[in-house]
Amino acid sequence: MYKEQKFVINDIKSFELRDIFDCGQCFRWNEQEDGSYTGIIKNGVLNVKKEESNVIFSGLLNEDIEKVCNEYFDLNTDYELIKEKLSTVDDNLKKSIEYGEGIRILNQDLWECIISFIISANNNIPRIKKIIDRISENYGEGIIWNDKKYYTFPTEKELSKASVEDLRKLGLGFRDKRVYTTTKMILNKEVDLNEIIKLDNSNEIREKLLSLDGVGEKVADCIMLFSLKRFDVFPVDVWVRRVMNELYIKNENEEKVNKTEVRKIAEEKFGSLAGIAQQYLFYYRKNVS
DNA sequence: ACCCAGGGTCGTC
DNA sequence: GACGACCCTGGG
Repeated sequence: MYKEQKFVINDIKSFELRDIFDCGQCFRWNEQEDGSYTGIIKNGVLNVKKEESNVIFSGLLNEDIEKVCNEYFDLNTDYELIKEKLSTVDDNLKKSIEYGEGIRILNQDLWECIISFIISANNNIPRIKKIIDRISENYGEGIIWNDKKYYTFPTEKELSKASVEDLRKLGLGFRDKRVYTTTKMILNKEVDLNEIIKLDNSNEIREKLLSLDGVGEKVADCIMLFSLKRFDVFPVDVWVRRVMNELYIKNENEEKVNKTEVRKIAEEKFGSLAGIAQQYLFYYRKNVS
């Protein structure tokens, strides 16, 4: 089952812990006293530490750590090349990239990503993290590693044991029904996640995701970007709309800025890398300006 | 005490 | 296609 494992990469580029884990794409990674980050992923508990230009992965995992990390951290994608291409778009993006130069788009578990981003609706990141932790503590599986107890994110079967009222007690608010319904839809394969993963056509995937309760345009885009490697999709939330308006649209009334217009500009400027550009812009705008 | 906003979506008109 | 409602929490 779970095995204690370790994996080291020397001289890594485009890999900064804070940029990766605090840029808003994931909710289950926490910084430790020594500056490393520990997270719970589908395959177990993982700690990532950076020493100079070397990265040390260690953890208690149910699959080969090298395989897991290669996939989860998107290690086969050349981010140096991506940054080079995007930096030529304009100085705005170039500045954002310099700030978040160590960002990588994680390849997260589809099921967990769907539920996490349903919870993200009209919510803030600290609260989203707390809710997901409580869901895991109550319905996930406990794993002990280095004398600490961690909880995996529950499977659809495990989470289906929660009633709407149970979810409300965990602080989900009005999202309780959405999580409940979507869990049932996925469990009974009304929407089959294994089928979605195999699909080639992004529009077909989007259509299926949108049929889930609580999944609208923005959440569907996040799911496609953060767990299905669709780097061309451009999720537009309040922060992205804000930064895109400030940089390109310059409408006095930010709230009047049309999301369709934002997406169109993103597609024109950033093309097939729009999703990654979005992450640099989001991270920079939220933390700096 | 009160108001506002937060990685939006849904139902209704 | 626009509009308000929606749980909850932290910060002004």
